[in-house]
Amino acid sequence: MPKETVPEPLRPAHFAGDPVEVARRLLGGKLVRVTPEGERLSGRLVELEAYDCPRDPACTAGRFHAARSADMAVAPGRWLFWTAHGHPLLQVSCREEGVAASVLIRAIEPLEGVGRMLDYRPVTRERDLTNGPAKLVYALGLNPAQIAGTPVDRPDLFLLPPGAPLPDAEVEVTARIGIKEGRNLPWRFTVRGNPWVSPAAPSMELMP
DNA sequence: ACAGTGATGTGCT
DNA sequence: GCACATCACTGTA
Repeated sequence: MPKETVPEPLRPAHFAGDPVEVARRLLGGKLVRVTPEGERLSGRLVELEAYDCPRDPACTAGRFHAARSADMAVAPGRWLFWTAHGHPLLQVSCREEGVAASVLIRAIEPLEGVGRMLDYRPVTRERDLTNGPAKLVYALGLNPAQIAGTPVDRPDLFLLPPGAPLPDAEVEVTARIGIKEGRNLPWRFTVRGNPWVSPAAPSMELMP
């Protein structure tokens, strides 16, 4: 019997390229968080978006958010938190140092430690636990101040690639959510038909 | 100093 | 489906 291969946590170098391609490859993978008590919380990556500031009208960091742009322009493969409406959104920096680009984790399907997640973020309907970019940050109990800027292969917070690349048929490619500019860019990747993707999807279709 | 905007979440009708 | 809380940041003064 061949030993079952346990996927290795993704290293920072994995994120050195185009965030659109990185997001596509990452879909179907896993986000894992280990609490200080040693409990493992995890979820399947079912909704990701790419932000590529130099050529991206939706990326405000590239246009005027100088400070935030600098935050995002760190070396590849670092955890980042974009702030929107007062909420922290989890991202991974992409491309080389000096260029602001990232992958945004918008939703996960809870796998391990659901009870603990409900402690961190009580909800009436379990469906609402992690189906939004800030929701999953709260549900995993992440502390942005402690994590921002650190490499993605932390012992207590890391990413696993999908066992096998997700076939195109299972991937839905649409416009990104919650933006006005750049609606024509197909940079949002979701697992087709997965019930855990964010409900706040005004248009599932590309707007010209 | 102040009004407006946005990569959101929550609660209520 | 709709209003509102919320806050970093921008444009204007």
